[in-house]
Amino acid sequence: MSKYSISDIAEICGVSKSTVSRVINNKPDGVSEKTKNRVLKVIDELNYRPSLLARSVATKHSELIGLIIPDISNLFYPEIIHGVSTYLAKHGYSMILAHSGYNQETEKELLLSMVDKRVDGVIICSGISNEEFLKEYKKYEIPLASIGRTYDNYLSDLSISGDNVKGAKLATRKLLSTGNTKIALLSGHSEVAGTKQRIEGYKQALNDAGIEFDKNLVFHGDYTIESGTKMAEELIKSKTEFTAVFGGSDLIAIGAIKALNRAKISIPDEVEVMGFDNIYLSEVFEPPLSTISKPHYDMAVEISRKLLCLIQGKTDLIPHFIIEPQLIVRNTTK
Amino acid sequence: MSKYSISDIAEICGVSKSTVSRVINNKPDGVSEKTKNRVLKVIDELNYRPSLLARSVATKHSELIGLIIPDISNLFYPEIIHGVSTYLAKHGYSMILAHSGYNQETEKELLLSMVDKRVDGVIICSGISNEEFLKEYKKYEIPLASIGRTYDNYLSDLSISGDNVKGAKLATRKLLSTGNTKIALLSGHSEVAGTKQRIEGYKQALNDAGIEFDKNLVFHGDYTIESGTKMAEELIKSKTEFTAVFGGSDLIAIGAIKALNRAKISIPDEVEVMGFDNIYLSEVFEPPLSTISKPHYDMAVEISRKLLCLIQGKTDLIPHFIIEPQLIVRNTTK
DNA sequence: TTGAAAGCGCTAACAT
DNA sequence: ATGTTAGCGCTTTCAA
Repeated sequence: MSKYSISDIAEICGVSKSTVSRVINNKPDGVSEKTKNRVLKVIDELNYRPSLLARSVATKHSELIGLIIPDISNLFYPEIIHGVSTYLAKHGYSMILAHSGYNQETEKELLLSMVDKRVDGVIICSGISNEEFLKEYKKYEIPLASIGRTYDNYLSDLSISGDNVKGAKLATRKLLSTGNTKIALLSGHSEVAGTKQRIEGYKQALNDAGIEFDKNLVFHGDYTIESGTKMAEELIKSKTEFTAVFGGSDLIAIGAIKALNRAKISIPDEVEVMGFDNIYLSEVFEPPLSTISKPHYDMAVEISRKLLCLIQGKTDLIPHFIIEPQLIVRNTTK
Repeated sequence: MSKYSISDIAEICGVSKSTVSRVINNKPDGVSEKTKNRVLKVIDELNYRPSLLARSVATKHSELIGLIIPDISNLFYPEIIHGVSTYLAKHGYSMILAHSGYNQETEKELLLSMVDKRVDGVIICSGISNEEFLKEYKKYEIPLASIGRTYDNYLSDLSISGDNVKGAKLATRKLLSTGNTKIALLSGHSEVAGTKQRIEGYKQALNDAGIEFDKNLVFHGDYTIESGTKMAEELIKSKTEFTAVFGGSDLIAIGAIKALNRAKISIPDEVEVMGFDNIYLSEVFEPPLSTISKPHYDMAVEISRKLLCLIQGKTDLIPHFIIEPQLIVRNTTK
């Protein structure tokens, strides 16, 4: 801990705490140049650093923002973290990062721990949230923003997300357009809202094309490479006919590619593969993955911007924003 | 903010603040069951949450740990974050995450901002630190741990890192063992200490094998895929003969693979490729990359554990720890 | 078992 | 331009 307090500095300089407070906060009404310099000099010599904790209890704001993510090993999230952290740092805020592990109970506790820490706002990436609890959470009056999921009843004050239904439709349609009728769907975490929406989009596209939905082509796992591989292996083993694979996320699609490679099934000639998310890895992977794009980094920056606006009292923001998904054709589709 | 303070709760319950404080802190000396239950009930009904900020200024510890990383888009760091965050959460601490962007000045400011926030300790991943400043930093008396770099003069209280020289030697020797004599080195961020050590290991291995060091085989960039691609392209364009590529990191090696692929150079038949770090991506990439392993996640957990021990007053720790590097042979070497 | 009082390090309203 | 005072929400020592 810093060895000196504002009182120490005041005493040593022979001024009052208020004066010291004024100089460390660069108050406009001001202090005479002379005393200011004297105080500054002592501060510098003693390496005094004002306690932001103490300041926060006095001012009732902490310049702290909580970010809650499910699991950083989903490469989707580092991009979010990067965006949030970069924007916040630029504006004098710090970020407390925590992992919910896709666990509703953990998420609840984290949300509460954020109020204990008196953060000025929280950003949550989830889709698994307990809506009941989110409703309760409002009484703590701490601005809540969410990425990746627009809560149906606007349980968060702010949100930004991709249109999952539309995105999945786009992906499926692309696959249909090159003649595929047997499109396997390798799906993620079924509790997550976005997952259901993607399944819905897939179904709609099939329906629009007059193709019957086939249960045997749908597999459920989670949003990891390993799970993608496992689901694809099951698919292959099941002997169900298929000519395309739509992964619920890029990670799943990449896992599937690994399984297809091992089974000597060539991509995209024998089987086309489509991802979802357009994470950085999808671009650098070999072969580069066709996918549906949502600009995560930009979404993270944008939601951070709005959150700070909200905290600073702006109320004329568009609170809920849905990003138009975009088809990215790379090498795993024809 | 929480609408109620400890005084409010005390007043409503008709007890003193001390009593409320005792129950929220579960003090052993205790409060009678009856009053305890009464207080608990009011707390619950009013959704009172004690302010950790206020508590921290009173107790002089914050249960906050700062983690400073250069750049999260180096996939090395999410693994570190995961390890640190997981361990800390399990032990009641929270993590403030910040990015230095490989910038010495930024790092300095972040370090100071951590003392302003009165964190109980900081973990820094860098190698670019200003040693002069690190020395000064000691006077703030906040425990400092570093990952990935053992500061020469023990400028941090705790450290854990891989042996870069030995690791690079191991990698180079493996490449030499299959008859390669023209081994290109694609190196990262030259300001980073680990970079120099890896170059040193490479040189030593060549020297041990009686092979002359060839400047034309060494390229300098940074620790990204893009940089790896660029360096490999330059290498290819330079017409310098080579039969193996040693990347200063997995990301660089992967970038190089992309360039080699494009140039229709087959791996590992025509050119062998070796990475460094063994990040998760190196395992899932196609082809899976041969590399040198350092167990990041475990290192992160271990340093977190030691840091909390140190904070809690244990002094009999082994402060500086070097992890033995391990050769991982996958598909990019013979 | 409980309370009173002082203190943690800061800000802010009001005086001067 | 500067100081006085009270207050932020908590803990902790001491006394009852």
